[in-house]
Amino acid sequence: MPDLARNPKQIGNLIRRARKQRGLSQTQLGEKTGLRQATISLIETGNPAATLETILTVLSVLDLEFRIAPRSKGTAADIEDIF
Amino acid sequence: MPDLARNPKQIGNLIRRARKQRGLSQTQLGEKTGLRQATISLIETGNPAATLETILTVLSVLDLEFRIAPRSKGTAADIEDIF
DNA sequence: CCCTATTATGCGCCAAAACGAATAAAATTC
DNA sequence: GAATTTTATTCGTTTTGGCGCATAATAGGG
Repeated sequence: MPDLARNPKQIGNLIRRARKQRGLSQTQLGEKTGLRQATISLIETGNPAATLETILTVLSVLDLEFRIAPRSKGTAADIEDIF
Repeated sequence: MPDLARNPKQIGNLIRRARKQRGLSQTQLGEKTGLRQATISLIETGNPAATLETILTVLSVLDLEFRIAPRSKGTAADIEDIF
């Protein structure tokens, strides 16, 4: 079930959650993606100027992917996703 | 129905399609998003280093949004999406 | 508590995004 | 096929990502 990802913070939070679910540290995820631990940290804290490529790489390594869909109305479940 | 967006080219193509569906030129989309026409052009042609913020802005103006989902197996429908 | 693993920050560097402004190239329209 | 709209590309500038490297700051575990 796809999670809403409307802004960099939401994306960062989802990535962080997925990383932890997989039992990875930022350093380990960095190794798998070829990115610095510092870069992972920036992404997870919601850096809005992160590069598309970088985000896609991280998602890929976490076995996730983006989907593009018509903007949905804010459901209760969506609101949870803010933090 | 969410479209797969695994790489910058797919994202660019989806954005282009959505823009045209709404009868907008790159210039008009640029005005609505506060981005240059040249920037829209780059995005649509799949610039991998585009900024997260920029992409999210464009999606938002087109009434679209990202979702993050577990990577799906490549279905026939997904393959269509390559172009 | 202390020690250690983890995450957040800092500095200098290089490459490139996005900007304004302009123009070239391509596609539409008449 | 000329005129016009649309899209791609260029130049110079400012800003910032991600890099290596290093170090704070903050959990967590024993």
